[in-house]
Amino acid sequence: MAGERTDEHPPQPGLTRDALTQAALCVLEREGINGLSMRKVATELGVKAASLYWHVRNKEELLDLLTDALMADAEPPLRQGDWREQLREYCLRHRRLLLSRRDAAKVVAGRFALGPHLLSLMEDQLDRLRDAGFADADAALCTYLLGAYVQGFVLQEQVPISASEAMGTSRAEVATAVSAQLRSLPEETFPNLVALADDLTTPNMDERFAFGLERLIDGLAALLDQGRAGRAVPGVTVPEVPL
Amino acid sequence: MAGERTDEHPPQPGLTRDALTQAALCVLEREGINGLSMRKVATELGVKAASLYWHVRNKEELLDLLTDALMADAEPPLRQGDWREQLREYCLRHRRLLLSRRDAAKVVAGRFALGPHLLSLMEDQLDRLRDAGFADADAALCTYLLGAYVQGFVLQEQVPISASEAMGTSRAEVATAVSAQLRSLPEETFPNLVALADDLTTPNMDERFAFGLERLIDGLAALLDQGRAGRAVPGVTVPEVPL
DNA sequence: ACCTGAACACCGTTCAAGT
DNA sequence: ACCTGAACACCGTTCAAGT
Repeated sequence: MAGERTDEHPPQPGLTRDALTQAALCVLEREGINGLSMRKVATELGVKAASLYWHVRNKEELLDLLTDALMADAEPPLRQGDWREQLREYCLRHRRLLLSRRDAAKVVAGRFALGPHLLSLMEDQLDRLRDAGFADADAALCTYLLGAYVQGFVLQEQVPISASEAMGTSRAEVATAVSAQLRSLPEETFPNLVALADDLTTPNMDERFAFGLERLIDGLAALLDQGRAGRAVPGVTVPEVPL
Repeated sequence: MAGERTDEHPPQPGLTRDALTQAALCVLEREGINGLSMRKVATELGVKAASLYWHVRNKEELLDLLTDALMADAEPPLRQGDWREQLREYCLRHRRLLLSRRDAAKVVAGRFALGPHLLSLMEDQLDRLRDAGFADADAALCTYLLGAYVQGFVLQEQVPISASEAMGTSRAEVATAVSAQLRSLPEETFPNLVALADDLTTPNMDERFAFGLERLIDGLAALLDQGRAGRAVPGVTVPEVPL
C-alpha cells in the first residue's frame, strides 16, 4: 500500500518515516527481533544511526510504526457464510499473517499502537459482530478477546522456533524430546502428565489453534442465544428482567 | 519454597543458581524487564558479571529459571464446586499472579520452560479436567488453551502500564484519551469505532478478562456435552459412529 | 531542515589469569 | 572449583557541529 522500497541503499531520496519502517521490516526479516537495532536500520538506509532520531522520537516509536506495517497485508475475509464462519476466517488469517513474518508476534506483543491498518480491521469486524446480533458492549469485548487469543497463541507458538530451532532442533524433534521427558516423570506424583505425554506434545499447532477457536466461537454463540432469549421473539413472550 | 534471601550482599555463601534466581527477581521488581541485566544481577549479589557464567550458560537460561520462580507462589484452587468454578478460579489466580509481579507476563511470554512449578500445576489441572469428563486429548488441548489465553491477555494488559504510565498518564487517562481519539474519527468510514468508542476503551480489565473466560468455559462445556451425547447414557442408547 | 562525528553510559559474553 | 580483569563487539541516545 504505502511506499514500495526495493533498493538497498537509495542514494538521495531523503529519509521518510515510511522508508525507516520498510528498512526496519527488512532488518527484522533478516536478523529477527534480537538483531533489530537502530544502527542496523540506519546502515540499511545508507545512513548513520543518529539520523534516524530526526524522523522518529526513539526506537519504541519505530517499533510502533513497524507494528502497523506488519498489519498492512491483512485483508478481511469475504462477507459470506454466517458470523461463525467469518469470525473463524478472521482469526485464521490473523494468525497466518503473524506467522508469515519473522518474530512478528514478538514485535506486536503488548504494543499499544492503534495504527490505521488495525483501525480498519476493527471497524470491519465490529460491523459484522453487530450485524450478527451482538450487543455493543459484547461486540467490543469480543474483538478484544479474539485479538488477545490470536496474539497470545502465536506468541507462544513462534518462540520455541527461535529458541530451540536456532540450535538445529526442529519442532517435531523438540516435541518428541519433551514427550519422552514427560513420560520419564515419577508416575506416582505425575500420573496425568505421564499418561497424557503424547497429547500434550503434539506439534500440530493448527489443531491446537482451531480447538481454542472453536471453543471461543461456541462460547460466543451461547452468549448470542441467551441475548436473543431476553428479547421479544415472534410467537413467544419472554418477561424482561430488570437490570 | 526454595532458598530464602533477604541480605543485599551476602558476604560468603557462594553463588548458587537459586541465589542468582532470587537476585534476578529483585532486579526485575526494582527495574523492570528492561533494567534486568546480567551486570545488575551480579552487583545485586556483590559479584562481577563474568561470575554468573559459571552457574548459568547465558542470560536466556537465567530467564528460564526466573520464569519458574515466578510460578513458585502459584497455588491451585480448592477442589470444591463444579469443574467450571475450579477452572475459572484457576485462571483468575494465574492472572493475579502474573499481575502481582512487575513485567511478569513479559518475562514468561513465549518462554518454553517446563519448570517444576509449572509441571505441578499442569498435573493438577489435567487431573481435574479428566475428572470432569474431558477426553485425554481435549484435556491436554484445554490446559494449553487456557494458559495461552491468560498469558496473552495479561501481556496486553500489562504493557500499556509501563509504556504510557511511565509517562505519568494513568490507565484511566489513557482510556479517555483513546476514547476521544476514536470518537474524532471520520464517521462515514468508521461508524462502528465512533459509536463504540466508549465500549472499546473501558479500562475495566477484570471485566474484559472475565468475559473471555466465561466464553471459553461455555465453549468447553459445549464440547463436554457433545462428548457425553456420544457415550452410552443410562436410559438412552446412542448409536456409536465409527471414528 | 536534515544529516554526521563523537561521545556517553550502557549491554552480553569470552577467556586468560588468579586463588 | 569458583571468581575476576580486561577486553570485544555491540547497544540506544544526545548534541554540538556541519551543510
